[in-house]
Amino acid sequence: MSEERALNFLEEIIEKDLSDNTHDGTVHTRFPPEPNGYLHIGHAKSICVNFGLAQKYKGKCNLRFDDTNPSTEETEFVDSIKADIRWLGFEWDNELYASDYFEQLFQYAQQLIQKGLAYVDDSTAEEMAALKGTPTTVGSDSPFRNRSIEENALLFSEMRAGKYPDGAKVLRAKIDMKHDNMLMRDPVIYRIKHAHHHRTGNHWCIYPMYDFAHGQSDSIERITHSICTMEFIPHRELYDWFIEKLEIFPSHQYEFARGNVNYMVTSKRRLLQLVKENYVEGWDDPRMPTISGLRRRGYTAASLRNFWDNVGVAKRDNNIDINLLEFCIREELNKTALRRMAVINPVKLIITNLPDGESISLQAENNHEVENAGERTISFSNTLWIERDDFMENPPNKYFRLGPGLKVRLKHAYIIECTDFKKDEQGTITEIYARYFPESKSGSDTSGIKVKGVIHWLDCHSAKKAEVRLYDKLFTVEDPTSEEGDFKDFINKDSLSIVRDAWVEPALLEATDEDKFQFLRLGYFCKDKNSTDTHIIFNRTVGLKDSWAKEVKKA
RNA sequence: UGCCUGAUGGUGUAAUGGUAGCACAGCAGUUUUUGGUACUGUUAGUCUUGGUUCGAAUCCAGGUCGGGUAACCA
Repeated sequence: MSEERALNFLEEIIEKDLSDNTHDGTVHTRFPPEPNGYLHIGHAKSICVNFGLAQKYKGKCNLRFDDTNPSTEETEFVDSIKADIRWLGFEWDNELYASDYFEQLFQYAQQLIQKGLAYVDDSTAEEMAALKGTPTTVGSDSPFRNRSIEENALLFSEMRAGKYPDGAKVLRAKIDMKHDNMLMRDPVIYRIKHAHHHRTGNHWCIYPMYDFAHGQSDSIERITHSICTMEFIPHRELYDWFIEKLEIFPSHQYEFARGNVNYMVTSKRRLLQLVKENYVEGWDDPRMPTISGLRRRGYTAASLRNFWDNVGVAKRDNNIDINLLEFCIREELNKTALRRMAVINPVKLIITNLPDGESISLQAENNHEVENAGERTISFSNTLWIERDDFMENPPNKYFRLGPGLKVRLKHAYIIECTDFKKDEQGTITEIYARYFPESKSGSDTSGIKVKGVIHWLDCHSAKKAEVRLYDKLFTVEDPTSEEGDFKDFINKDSLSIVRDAWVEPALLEATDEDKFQFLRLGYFCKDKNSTDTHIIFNRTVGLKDSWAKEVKKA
């Protein structure tokens, strides 16, 4: 059973470094979000990788906010990011901010200037773009490229002092305008932004660019393995260049493929659109791929961790089947969720051989998968709710539920036999009649009657009203962003269906926000945060596998 | 068009020159007081063309296809 799991390529790198004693046998990673949005399932992968690696190799993992752009970043996001990471089950060793290093970074820039490796450029963004060249044509030098060290030093300090307006000047690294790697063509490393920063306030009016902040921050924190996604590969050359020229701790960047899940979009821009244009009801809408959305939907932290563990870490593009995610949550909830009964599309069932007013108490297991999950008492009477789907006037051959003359077991209760039913003018079934077999009581059945079907039910006298929200995929196609046209054209109109008049067991009124339930035969559910004392709402996390539905579909 | 990357069943991921395996999905069956769960069986894969080698998914060369890359974003 102790099957050895193969190492992924990052683990191989780390184990080699460990055995070579590259960093005195230490591992130090970091998770570096920009606080300008909510975390989503893709970030969860990065979190699992970075914190997970630190955990596995008894190292450390920092949480570092990459807050070098004051115009987009907010404290609100800092808080939500921290909450999401903790909820996922990880704790950082240090909570840090790139903005903590602004003074140090400024000095690094001065050092570059002194070494003749950086210069102040007065060109406009357009002029700079024009001189940058294209991937196939080399760039050419800016007219400001050969300013003296003294002039550059003075200008840069004046930039800091606030002498110039936004956009008037930038500081650039002096590398090579003919470099194959566009990022090495004298990248901008500081820009002027007279903007309020969420942490440093108005102390600064110049801010470092990502490339001039990230690697150095890693270095300052002595990050041994700076792990990011594949699109940063071209940045590595610059990352290494700064570290080499500044002669600072040699952190190394390693890249893995970010995880894409089909039927989901995770770009910040698109997620923002969904929220802003009210396609969903907020960042934590249960249909959103955000951590907060998944949490509200009923996904557990463990299921998300298992999901990414299952997927693995590699470098090739991927498109993970959402079925795997659903498998992971079902697998967990099957073992942990309390079983309850609910009827979401009710029709009345009358037991004809039980007198009015008689109530029978029955015991029902909370979860037969678990040894000590206990039991609860439920009531049974002559007026019940059952699921409309569980009755057919003209059932096909392999239909194991109720129909005229058919027998079925009511879960935890008795076997019944359908004797009659009533329809209204529209042909809708209004009532179903059945007799029950008293000697077929669940757990002490002496009737000798064998039935193939078991259905769930609720006693009309004790059932409570509840709202139930059923979710489906947010999109109708696997990858809405690769389709012709706008991704919003592929939004699933039926991604949410609200059932306002569902019935649930009275025990469910005591549900807490953390409780997970399996509504028998319907799926896994959790209480929504918008529930009130008088109006309880349940979200369906995921349905049960339904081989009957498949059968029906085939026919 | 340059540079950087990558390519193993439908999907994800192993095999690190020596039997192509695991998980999800699919299909078939057994069990079952959830048409759930569990269990069993099963379909299906090395991008291509050469080369090296006793032996290649793995090494080499060419090609094909995918992704990234030209923000004072990260």
